[in-house]
Amino acid sequence: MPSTPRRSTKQRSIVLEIVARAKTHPTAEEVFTIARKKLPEISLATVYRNLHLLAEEGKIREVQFEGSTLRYDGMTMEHEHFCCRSCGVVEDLPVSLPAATVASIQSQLGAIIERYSLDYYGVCQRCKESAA
Amino acid sequence: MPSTPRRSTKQRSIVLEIVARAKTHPTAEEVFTIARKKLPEISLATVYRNLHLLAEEGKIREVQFEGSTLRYDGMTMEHEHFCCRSCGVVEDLPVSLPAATVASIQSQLGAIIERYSLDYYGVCQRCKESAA
DNA sequence: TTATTATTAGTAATTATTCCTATTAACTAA
DNA sequence: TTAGTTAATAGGAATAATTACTAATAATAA
Repeated sequence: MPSTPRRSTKQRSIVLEIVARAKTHPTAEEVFTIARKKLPEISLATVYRNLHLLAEEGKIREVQFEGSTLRYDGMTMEHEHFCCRSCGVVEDLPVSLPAATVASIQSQLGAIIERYSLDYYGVCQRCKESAA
Repeated sequence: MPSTPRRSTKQRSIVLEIVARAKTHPTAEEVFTIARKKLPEISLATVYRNLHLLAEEGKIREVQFEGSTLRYDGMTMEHEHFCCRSCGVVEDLPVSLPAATVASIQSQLGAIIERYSLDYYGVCQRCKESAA
């Protein structure tokens, strides 16, 4: 089955660029606000559509933290996250589970594990210190 | 700071019972539907309110899988999840990360890690076999 | 009992996201 | 280039999930 041909549009490349450059993990609404500065006529629906498409293509990642709406992450390599419940900051952790851990669960279940999401929650260093 | 006194109501105990007994990880809407069978006048807002309260008290857990709405889990001990992208089933995995893994990330960050959420995604045994 | 007020039912309002449609613009082949 | 095809867009309507509001109810304390 041939995949639908995909056109390259200003809107799509701006959405990708915003997420790729973002140090935070922006929501669709935040991407939209930034995008409007570069392309004032871009519509919210277009931002949503392109975020989904780009995620499907693996060029960005969707991340869902507890108590939050869907966010987007420009870091595509495997990694984990830490979320501070006090200030809300999200930090990328450039680590991943040992392959053996994943393989062990996979064989226990008899399933195929394609990916996983690991998020740590707590209080970041900055908030910890300012509370002391 | 004294916590608000909490009354015990039929509604609250039914919501807790439903989540605790559920083998699936029901959404608020699903809990509501089941609750109506036992208490036909219970309202959806009451279900939502009590799910939050019970989660806050640690009697149930909120879980959020990708592409899904918020769900509730009656298993309160530490555990992980596997979600099948084909049939949607969610399996509880009675395992947890080694304390050393968590401690290492905690010290790398200088943060306090209070909890984490680890969800595996893939294809369950049943779906894998029926596809073969 | 009676008084107090946490909790509720029912519904309105809000938030996040998706759907719809006429129009625009990216690509293709002549 | 230019014309034809159709993917993609803007803008707004519609939907889904959740929260807010309020008068009435019922759990607890005195």
